[in-house]
Amino acid sequence: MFMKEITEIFKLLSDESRLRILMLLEKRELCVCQIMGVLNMSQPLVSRNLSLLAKSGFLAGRREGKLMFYRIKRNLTKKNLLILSVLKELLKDDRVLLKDFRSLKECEEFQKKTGKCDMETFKAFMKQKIRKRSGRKNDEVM
Amino acid sequence: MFMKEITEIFKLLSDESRLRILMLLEKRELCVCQIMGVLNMSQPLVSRNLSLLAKSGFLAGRREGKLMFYRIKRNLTKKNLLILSVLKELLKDDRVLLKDFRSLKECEEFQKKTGKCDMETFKAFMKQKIRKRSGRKNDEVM
DNA sequence: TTTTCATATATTCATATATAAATATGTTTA
DNA sequence: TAAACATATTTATATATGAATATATGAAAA
Repeated sequence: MFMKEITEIFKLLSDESRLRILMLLEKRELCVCQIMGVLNMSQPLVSRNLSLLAKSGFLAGRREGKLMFYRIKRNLTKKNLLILSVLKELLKDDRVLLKDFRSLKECEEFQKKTGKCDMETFKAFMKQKIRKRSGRKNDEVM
Repeated sequence: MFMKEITEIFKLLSDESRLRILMLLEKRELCVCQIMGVLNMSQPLVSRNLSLLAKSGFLAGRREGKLMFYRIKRNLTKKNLLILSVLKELLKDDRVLLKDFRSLKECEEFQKKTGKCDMETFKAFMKQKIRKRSGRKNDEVM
């Protein structure tokens, strides 16, 4: 059942939410609530897609207290490694991802300031981001 | 809409029928009825998937009388070229494909004998193949 | 030639199945 | 207990496929 594996990997990767999560974790290890915050997705959606990506061998998770951290698995299979490298190449200039990466940076700065990593922190981060954006929007209008 | 393209290509390729058709056409140009015969798929299924693969820029078709011949497009986009090469790498030892390639060879020989390329030819070819197989099966049983 | 017919392929339609995502609920840890 | 996360359920939508039908082409008949 070789081909089935491949079609299932493609099916897994044919979803924007999962691609964004995967590419975000290419940058660094993150906990669920950070991913939620940066990508602005619901918790069950993030959780479910993380578990699908993990089940297919792309991600590894570890618990640290109440937080679950996920990262790209270190010992990827040859197949998954190949696919992941192609994915990076295909998406290297993608606008959605560039925005996500910017959000991640902003989020890191925000975390440094607050020194925290929890859901409240990320909700606050999201609110601030939205405020900033509507601010910028107003600038453009003026 | 960059990422959307990628997810749509992955969705396209997350189907066994389409992968088999694509990999078969990697070998050589074929008409619809040849693909039907070699892969033992229904005509609407082959036709539909050919049109999807063509719409996504992987295939080109040309008419020759009543027959429609399809092949891998010559000037593939960089993306599609990359994806296709990875696909070949991922599937190079796949059993289903090896069987399909054997069928294609058998089919070519059969065509040389009959000198024809039409549905009847391929139905006859399929019947012969099935007869051969059940013959072999009997041998194993004995 | 025009008409009719057969063949090859494409498309439409119906149906069964699969999927994404929201909501609700469960589980784990401090 | 509350917080962080996981899972189950539900609902809406998408998809694969076969059967029926439509279209295109060439050949044969009129």
